[in-house]
Amino acid sequence: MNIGVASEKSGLPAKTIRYYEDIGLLHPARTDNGYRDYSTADIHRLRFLQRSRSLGFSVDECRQLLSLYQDRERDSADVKAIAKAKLVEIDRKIAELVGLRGLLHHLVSHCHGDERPECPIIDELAGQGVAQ
Amino acid sequence: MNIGVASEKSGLPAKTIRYYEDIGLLHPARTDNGYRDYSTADIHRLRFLQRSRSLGFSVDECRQLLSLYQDRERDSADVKAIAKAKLVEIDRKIAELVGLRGLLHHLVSHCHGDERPECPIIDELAGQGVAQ
DNA sequence: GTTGACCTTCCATCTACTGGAAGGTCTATT
DNA sequence: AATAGACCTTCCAGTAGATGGAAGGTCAAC
Repeated sequence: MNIGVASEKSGLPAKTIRYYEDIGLLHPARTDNGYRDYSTADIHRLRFLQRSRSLGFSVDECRQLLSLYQDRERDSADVKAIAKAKLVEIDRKIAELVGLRGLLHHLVSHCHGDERPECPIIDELAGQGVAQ
Repeated sequence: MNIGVASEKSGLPAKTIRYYEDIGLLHPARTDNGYRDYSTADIHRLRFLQRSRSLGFSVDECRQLLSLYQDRERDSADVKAIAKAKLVEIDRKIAELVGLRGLLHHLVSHCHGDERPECPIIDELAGQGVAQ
């Protein structure tokens, strides 16, 4: 399978697939003309990467998950540990964004948004604000 | 004021302050020995940058906000527009993370997390899962 | 035989810094 | 006066995770 087909089947751009090969996440065969030749197993790996990346795992975490995926002797505990750590991280990010959202919303709702220069958003950013 | 003092007063690392100068966000004076010399106005700008960055604005948005901050003729509507766009972006990010969190939580809670290889997390990543 | 789609490598670019090397300057102490 | 240590300077490289583009090779169809 050429890279174009692999791209279509995995949902990853060809550029990204080459990049993943560069950083050692897969090693497709080559045909005589030098083109990359993807096996069905390669496609599985690519789809696995696409899914785990879109779930928010870093490329390095994907590397670990991929090796667990390919390890028939794996302990599910190892996978669970990575996923739980990611969950904690996501929770932290959500909390941070919700905090930001609250402050920003407060500022936006107190700004007239007209042609006058007075602006509580600028005041806050300048350290003259009321919020927080 | 030397960069060390500016760093302390603004809450930004010296490295970051030099970087902000590199990308044209401020232009401190220099003393005879070549050291950067920060005025009180520079410190205000740095604090403004520190606050707006920590509120989630990109450096480019900070550049816009900073020029509005320094523009006594500004329309508060311009500031509000930037802040509202950021609010929409933050809402989108939160929604995405909450979705991720739900799926990941579901997977984690269905994984035994023991020494057996069976793992619904891996199954999902491989496209064999039940979730979604 | 030539067009156009596809493939190759390599190099540059993006965001927002951060780390480190090599070297100049300032202040205090001996 | 010498020296130690803290501070400052510039410059270059690296981080994550791709993405864009140039220059050129290959393949299938007409």
